Amino acid sequence: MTNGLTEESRMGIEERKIREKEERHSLILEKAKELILEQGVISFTMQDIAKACELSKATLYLYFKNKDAILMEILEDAASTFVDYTQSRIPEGSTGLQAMHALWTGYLNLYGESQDIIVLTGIKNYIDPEFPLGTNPEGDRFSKAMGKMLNLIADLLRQGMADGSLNKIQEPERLARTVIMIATSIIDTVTRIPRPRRDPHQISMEMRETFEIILRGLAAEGADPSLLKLTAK
Amino acid sequence: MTNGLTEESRMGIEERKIREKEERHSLILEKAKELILEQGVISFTMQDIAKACELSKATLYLYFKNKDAILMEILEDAASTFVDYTQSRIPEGSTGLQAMHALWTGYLNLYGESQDIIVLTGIKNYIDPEFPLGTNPEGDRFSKAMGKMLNLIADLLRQGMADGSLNKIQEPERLARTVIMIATSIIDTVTRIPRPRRDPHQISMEMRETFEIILRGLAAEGADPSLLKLTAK
Amino acid sequence: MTNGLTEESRMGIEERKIREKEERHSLILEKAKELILEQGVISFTMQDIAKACELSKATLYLYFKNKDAILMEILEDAASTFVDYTQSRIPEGSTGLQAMHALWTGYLNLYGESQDIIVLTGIKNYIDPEFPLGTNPEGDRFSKAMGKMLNLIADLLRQGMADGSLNKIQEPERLARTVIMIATSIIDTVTRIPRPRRDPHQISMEMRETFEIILRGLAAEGADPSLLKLTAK
Amino acid sequence: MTNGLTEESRMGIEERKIREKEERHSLILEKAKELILEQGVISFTMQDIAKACELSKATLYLYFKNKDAILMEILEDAASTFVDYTQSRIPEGSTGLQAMHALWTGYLNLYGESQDIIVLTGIKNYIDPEFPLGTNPEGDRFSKAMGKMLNLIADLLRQGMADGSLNKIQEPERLARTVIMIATSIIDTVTRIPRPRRDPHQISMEMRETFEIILRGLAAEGADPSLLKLTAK
DNA sequence: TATGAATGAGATTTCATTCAT
DNA sequence: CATGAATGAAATCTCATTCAT
Repeated sequence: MTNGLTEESRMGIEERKIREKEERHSLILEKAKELILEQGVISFTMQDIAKACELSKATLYLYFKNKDAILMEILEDAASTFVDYTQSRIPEGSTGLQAMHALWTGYLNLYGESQDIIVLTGIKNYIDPEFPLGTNPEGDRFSKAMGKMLNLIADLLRQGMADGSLNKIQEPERLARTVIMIATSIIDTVTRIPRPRRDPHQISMEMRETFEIILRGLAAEGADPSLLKLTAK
Repeated sequence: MTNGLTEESRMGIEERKIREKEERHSLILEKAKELILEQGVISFTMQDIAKACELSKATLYLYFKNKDAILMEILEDAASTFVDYTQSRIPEGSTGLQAMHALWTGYLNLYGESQDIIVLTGIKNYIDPEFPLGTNPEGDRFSKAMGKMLNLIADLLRQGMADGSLNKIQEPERLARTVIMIATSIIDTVTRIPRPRRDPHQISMEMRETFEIILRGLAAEGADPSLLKLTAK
Repeated sequence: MTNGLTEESRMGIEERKIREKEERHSLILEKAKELILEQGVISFTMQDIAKACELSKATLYLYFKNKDAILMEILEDAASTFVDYTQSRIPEGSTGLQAMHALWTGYLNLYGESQDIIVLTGIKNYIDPEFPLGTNPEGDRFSKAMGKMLNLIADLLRQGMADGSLNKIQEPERLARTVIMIATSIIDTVTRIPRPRRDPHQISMEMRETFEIILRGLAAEGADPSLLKLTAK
Repeated sequence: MTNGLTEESRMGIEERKIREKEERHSLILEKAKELILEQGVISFTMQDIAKACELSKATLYLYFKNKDAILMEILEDAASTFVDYTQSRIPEGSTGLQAMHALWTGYLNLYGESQDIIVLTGIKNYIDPEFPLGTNPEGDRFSKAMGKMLNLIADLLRQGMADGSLNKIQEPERLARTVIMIATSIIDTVTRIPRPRRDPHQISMEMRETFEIILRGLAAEGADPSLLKLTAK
């Protein structure tokens, strides 16, 4: 007890330290996300983020190995959010097409609630530009993050092909990659428009349209037309 | 005849000079394309290209006003090639869907012949990251290059909606933007894979799949199934 | 006291850091001035100054936004020094001519003490080549520095015209510009002589002569002859 | 007679060649002057002048050793023109002050006729920045050109000191340097204002004012007041 | 003679990252 | 734990001058 503190108060301090550490960690991620949303991933610098957090650049390196590590974690978060959000909104016993419909509806709603989701793609392209075609040799964590998304979609496709609501044009795994690629294309473009010029309404429409094309492109003949239309919330 | 050369040989020299100049010009574009294909647009520098051409950096500036001018010209070339190639392959009296089918077939063939076409999108994103959603204020030449593509597709869509072969889901102009965006998404991803790890066969398949989804997404009900399938040359 | 330092010693560190920062700042300005004095403003580069300070080029940008900011600060310092020095040496209740006499005497003394003053003009010409004839549209800070000088002289002239000690040949404001222009001409020339060949004695004489011509050129008829002669300290 | 031309026609050709060579030479100087007047001496490049002459940069090097040689020759011309013009306008049997008055009147008129004269100083400062204080070791030709000017003024001063019309404040040679320095200061400033923003009327006034200050600064007591006033043509 | 082409040498500026305190 | 300070490496672009033809 060199410092004259009781066991208990040391625990308290310990805890506070851990909590503060986590808070800083979150703060950095939060501000980074904001910045990326504002200026795009390319022109986002360590300097910017340090200033936004009121920390020094060097401090950032205490919490994250390097710039990529920050991006990676944002990506993981966003992907998780998306997957969780979506999965929870797919009704029990859905057909593949119904699930697919729910997926895109979820996406649109998520975007409506917070545009955070869109940083996802910008970052993905920055970190692992080859996804989903190539495989990033050192991208373990990356694959893990995006892998959940890939699996989710592949599962829906597999289900749909099994229950006849989706076209059997391809192996589900391969098709899932294509679908992700298409879906992210719009977001990719959106991410590159500086926030001030971004028009949420136009973007919503553009997204809906893109997703509808995907739906119709995947659905089997004679699908329920209402499942080929998307409407936000 | 002050220099002791015959008229004819002077002509020859003149011609050779012009030819050499054009060759250098092409050389630069060629090497630039290669570099972009190899390493992607972002990490492509004037230094790199100078070394690749065995020229000094300063010399590049004799042939092109600045870095953007090089990219712009590659973009223009690629876009023109694509539009010309495609347009010439659309049979007289096609329905919109048939034309659309020809369009994507053309794309696939073009890619089969030379992968150059794929640098197009990477560059597009670099030069005007907001296209086709936003509008580049100073992008005259850019708009000219991509505008041809936009018009081509909008025309096909308009035609298809008129003749009943395509779904009337949107105004043709807006839809054309969405279509370009989706179509370029695959190429965008491809551009980012370093050449050594690029698998042309896989890419071909991925492209075909994407384009088929678009076709099915746009086609009216009851379309000729053979028009919803793509096969490379 | 997490780091085992006493309050006092931490204060010391803090202070030292601030002091060191200021020292670097001054070092850069100092070396920049030396370089300008040695080689003139035109052929003075960030590279040179970095080497002289034994710092990297990048470090310079920590202390100054850009090259112009360095020059601007040197200019401001020199102008302020001059104005302050001079103003404090104008006796209470002087006539305009007496004040004018004090002004030039001040200038000569200042030059005797340190030749720094002479960089002033070289820089002025570099930053706002049109001063004092034109008006630099974006030269806010610049105008501030030189504006004090302009005002000082205009005031003296106005006073002298009012009390009859100076000739009423022009509006004071316009005349002040002319006077500054003439006065700086000598310094301008001096700045361009490489230090090794500069002869301070000759320069002093040349300056005195120039200023005497100005004095006689401005003084009203029948002025006290002793006020038309200048002698360095 | 290898080329089958008569002696006479060869002479003609020879002459024409010499004439053409001289014409090119003049053309270059002429265009260079124009450019300097337009953009100032600092931002005037070999490229600019080549384009203006419709010649290649390399050709310029056939007529002039390097950039400085061009400037040098322009300077010589301008100085000669000034000296000749002025000298011819000094009436026989003038006092030093009268001659001095004629000198500045000449200057003003010359400026009125053609603003060419003002390039003189800009160039002087560029080529031999130390003139008239130092002495450019390699500036033989330069000194020759400006030397005529220096002598002219020194002669006037000597004369004036002898006939009592000018103040004996200094040795004429030294004073001549000072006078030139002052006189050129205004031109120096003028040269730096880009032509479009140059106001000839304001400049004329500024010049007159400067020259009047010099006149009054040099004139002996009790001089004829009309000789202390300048009026353009 | 004339020139198109080439270039070396530099200039300014930015940014991710490291390190001593 | 936090940070101020420093920096290497790069990127884009300019210009006087040379050289082969």
